[in-house]
Amino acid sequence: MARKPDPDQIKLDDAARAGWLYYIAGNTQDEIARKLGVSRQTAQRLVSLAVSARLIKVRLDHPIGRCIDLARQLRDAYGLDRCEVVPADPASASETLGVAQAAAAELERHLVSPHPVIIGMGTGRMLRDMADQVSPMECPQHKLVSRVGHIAPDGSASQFDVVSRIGERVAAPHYPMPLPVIANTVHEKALLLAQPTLRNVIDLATQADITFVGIGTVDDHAALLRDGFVRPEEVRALMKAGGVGEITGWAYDAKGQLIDGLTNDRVLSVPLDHPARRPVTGVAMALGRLKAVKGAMVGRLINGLVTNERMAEKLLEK
Amino acid sequence: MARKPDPDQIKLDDAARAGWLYYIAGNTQDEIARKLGVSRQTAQRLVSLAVSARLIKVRLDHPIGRCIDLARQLRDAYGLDRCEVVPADPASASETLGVAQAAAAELERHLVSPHPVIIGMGTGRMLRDMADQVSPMECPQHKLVSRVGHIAPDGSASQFDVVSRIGERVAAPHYPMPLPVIANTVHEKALLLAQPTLRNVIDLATQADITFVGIGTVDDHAALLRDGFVRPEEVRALMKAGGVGEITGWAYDAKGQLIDGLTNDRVLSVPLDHPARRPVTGVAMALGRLKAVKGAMVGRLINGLVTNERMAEKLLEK
DNA sequence: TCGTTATCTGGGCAAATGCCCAGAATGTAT
DNA sequence: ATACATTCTGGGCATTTGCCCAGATAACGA
Repeated sequence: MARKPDPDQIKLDDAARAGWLYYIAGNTQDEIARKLGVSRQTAQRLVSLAVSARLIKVRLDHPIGRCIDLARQLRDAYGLDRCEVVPADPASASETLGVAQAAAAELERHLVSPHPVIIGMGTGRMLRDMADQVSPMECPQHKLVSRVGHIAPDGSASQFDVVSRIGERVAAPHYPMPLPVIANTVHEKALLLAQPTLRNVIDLATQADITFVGIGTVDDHAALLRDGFVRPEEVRALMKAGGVGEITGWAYDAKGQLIDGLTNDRVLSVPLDHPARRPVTGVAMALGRLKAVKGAMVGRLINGLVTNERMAEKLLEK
Repeated sequence: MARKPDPDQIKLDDAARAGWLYYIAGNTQDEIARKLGVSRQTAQRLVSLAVSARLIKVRLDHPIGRCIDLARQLRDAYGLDRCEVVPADPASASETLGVAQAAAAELERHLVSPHPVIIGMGTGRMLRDMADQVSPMECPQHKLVSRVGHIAPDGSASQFDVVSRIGERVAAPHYPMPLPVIANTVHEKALLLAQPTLRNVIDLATQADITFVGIGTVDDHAALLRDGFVRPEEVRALMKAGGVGEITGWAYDAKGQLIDGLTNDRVLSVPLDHPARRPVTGVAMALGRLKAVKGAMVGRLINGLVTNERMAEKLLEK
């Protein structure tokens, strides 16, 4: 029962204490330094550590009229079941700011339920940032399951194993998919999917009570391209076939119809339900994804959306 | 459907937006001023309004080792079912700082449940500050019921109508108790309690799934004295009879046994269950309440406690 | 034991913040 | 229309913060 005085733990403890004194008790960093018996510089580092280690959570607890309004309009215009719009920072270059937090809050609403829930997950930068915003908690009653592989083309585990990130944070059983996103050949796809251990993961994913997915583009900046899952000529072929977006690797056109053939023949992710009959929430805010998001909603590949004001306005134009 | 542009609402909207840009997007106040098209001073006022209007919620999401430890020790030492300890700011004069927030968070954990819950409430400054920390939400499924009256001796509604404060904030049905805390005579008590409409409130209170109460002292600084419910000589009589604390007006001694007679004959609050068989959480941090808190735990008038480090240490001494 | 590395201290400084003021602009009551 | 109150502006200033530095100190590995 004797506990090791883990130096990292102690430091985080101090950071938490400093953060508490700063943000809750309203102390100045000078006062904190005195109370904790350290220099002001150390105190300032502790406070900023508390923020960067996400010990301190700041959230906005007020419905901004314009955002509520845009969300309602989006729901009506696209027949969404769920929609949340957060403010936009016109100057920020971030592609996830605010939306990742809102999606995390939405996820937490499910996690706090005592009733067991199966939560499906896509991948990508947005969902990874969302994962980092989820509060640590204890929810062994839920299951987190990935719809998509997280193995990079070189065989390494990619940094986008969202399900494991969240699963470890909230102490929930999680089912990652140890595959690449797209197989090299149709034959390889058949081989990989024949693994018996995958059966359970795929079954769980199709039974998910709620699923969160990122929404990718099909263009020169496609995440699939950047991460090396497809070659530039494959992206061009997809674009020629009308592709405007992808969800967990599945490419679709402006009407939200899946592209026939091409890379879709080799995608290893759990097939998309179209139209989605269970709740599937898309999370996206970068303007470059406009057509991709629109297509996903029109084809009802998603029936929920978390985005920001700017994207919401664009989605409602004309 | 045309909405009035309520100026207050617009201002809060702007405050929320400014708060978002400041705390979430990390803008400086200069940038916010430019983006919102106002002066920097106005921006700074909006940001501080967002804080003071509690639009911005900051919470610490990290278990500080020492606090966890103290909570565990308190649970063991006093046989508590629930205990939470928050950090203390040695310099702060506030009598609710931190503990009110923690109690609000605890309350919110019950409020987010989709399953209907009956929540009992005491009164006092601590619970009022706790009420102000509760996030606005929609929970019509729950019921909030007061165990104690909120009518001041002069007949005015006191500022401590905690149940209505929370009930309006979270859109839940609430049942305040339109009585003083203590009647002037035994006869008046019988008359007041005969009101048929009180029956339902009292029944609900005794059925509460969870109850939050403040813990008052019986001394020269007693809240009951300050608020004019008892006279100084009555307090002295209670002290002579061994009184160390009071919960919803019921005075008890160091062993947690209710005082016989005296003001307890005229208290209008719902009688305390002793030992408490349903969850009753006491909320207190001021060191002057040490004996009162100890008595409440020893006599098991409460079986849960929210307090801070300093009080926790005192409670564990010898 | 002696370097090497990481961390803390204390000084210092530019930027950001909180808050004061007087005056302008706006809305309100007479 | 005039006086009054409220709010915003823009200037200004003391405090606080974020971050740089060089030197001191502690921790670690050879």
